[in-house]
Amino acid sequence: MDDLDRRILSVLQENNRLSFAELAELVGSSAASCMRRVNKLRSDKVIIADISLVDPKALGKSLTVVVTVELERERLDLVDEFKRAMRATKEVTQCYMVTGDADFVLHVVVEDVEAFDVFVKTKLYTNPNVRKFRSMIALDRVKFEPRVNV
Amino acid sequence: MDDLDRRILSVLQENNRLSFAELAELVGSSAASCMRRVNKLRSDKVIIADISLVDPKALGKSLTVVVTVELERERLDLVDEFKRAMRATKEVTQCYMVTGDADFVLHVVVEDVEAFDVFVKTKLYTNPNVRKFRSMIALDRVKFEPRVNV
DNA sequence: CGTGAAATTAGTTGACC
DNA sequence: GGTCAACTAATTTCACG
Repeated sequence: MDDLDRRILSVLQENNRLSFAELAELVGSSAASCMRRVNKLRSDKVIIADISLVDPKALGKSLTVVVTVELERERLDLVDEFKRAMRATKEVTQCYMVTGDADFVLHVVVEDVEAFDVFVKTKLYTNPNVRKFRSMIALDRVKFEPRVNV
Repeated sequence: MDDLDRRILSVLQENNRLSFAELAELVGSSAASCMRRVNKLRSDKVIIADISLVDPKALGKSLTVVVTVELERERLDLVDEFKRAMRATKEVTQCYMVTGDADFVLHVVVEDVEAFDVFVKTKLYTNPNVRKFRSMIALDRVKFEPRVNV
C-alpha cells in the first residue's frame, strides 16, 4: 500500500468505470501497473465492493431513518450478538458502534413509515439487549459521498 | 421506470461490474435491453455514481464521527445555507436533514482526532447557525451497504 | 423489445527491458 | 515497474423482425 495505491483508491471511490488507461492518466502511472494494483486491491478486500449509487428521490418510496441505540451492555457477548443481528437485517444499510450518547448508530432504509414501524417492533422492541433507541427521520439526503481518506 | 428497471437497480447496487450479458441473465432480460436501460438510468441521474467501496480498516488512519447538529432555525434560509456549507465541506461524507432530537446528522470522515478537532473548530464552533452539536466517534463500522429500496 | 452481426474499445496475458 | 504485442471479452452501433 503505497502512495500510488492511495491515489488509485481516491479516484475509484469517485468513479470505478474508468478504463485502466484513463485511470493511469489520472494517477500518473501506466495502465498495466494500474490493472495489477486494482486487481490486487480487489482480491485483498481493500476494495470491498463496486456498486452503483442510486438517487432515492428518483424512485419515490424510500425512507431513511437514523436510529441511535443504547444497549444493556453488562455483557460483551451481547454487543457481538447485536452486531450480528444488525448485519443480518436487510433494512439496516449502515451500522456503527460509537462512543458518546449512544452505543450504536443505525441507518434504516425502508419503504415508508409503516415498514419502519414493523422494523421497530420486530427488531428493536423485541430485542431485550436494546435499552433505549431514538429515531430521526431523514427529510432530505443533503449529501451522500461515501468514501474513506486514503 | 418499470419493474425491470427496478430489478436492474437492485443488482447494480450490489455489483456494477457485471457485463450486460450477466446482468441480463440475473434480471431475466436481454443484454441489449439492459444496456439501453442502464445507460438511460445513468443519463437520467437515477444512478448518481458508480464507485468502489473501500474498507477503512485496510487503510489504518481513517476516523468516522457521527455528529448530530441543532441549528438556530428561526430563518429558513439559514437551513439552506447550512446545507450548502455541508455539501462544500470535504470531511462531511454524508449529511441528512432529520426530524427528532437533532436537525442534521453528519458523517465526518477524517484522518484522526486532531483532524476532527480542526473540523469542529473551523466548521461548527465558528458557524453562528449551529446552536449545539454532539459527536459520536465510530469504534467499529459494523455494516456498510449503501442502497435504496427499489 | 429482442436478435445477431460488425466495429470499436477494454481487459488480460505473456515477453521483454 | 514500464512497454509492446497478441488474444479474449465487453461495449456500442446498426439492421432487421
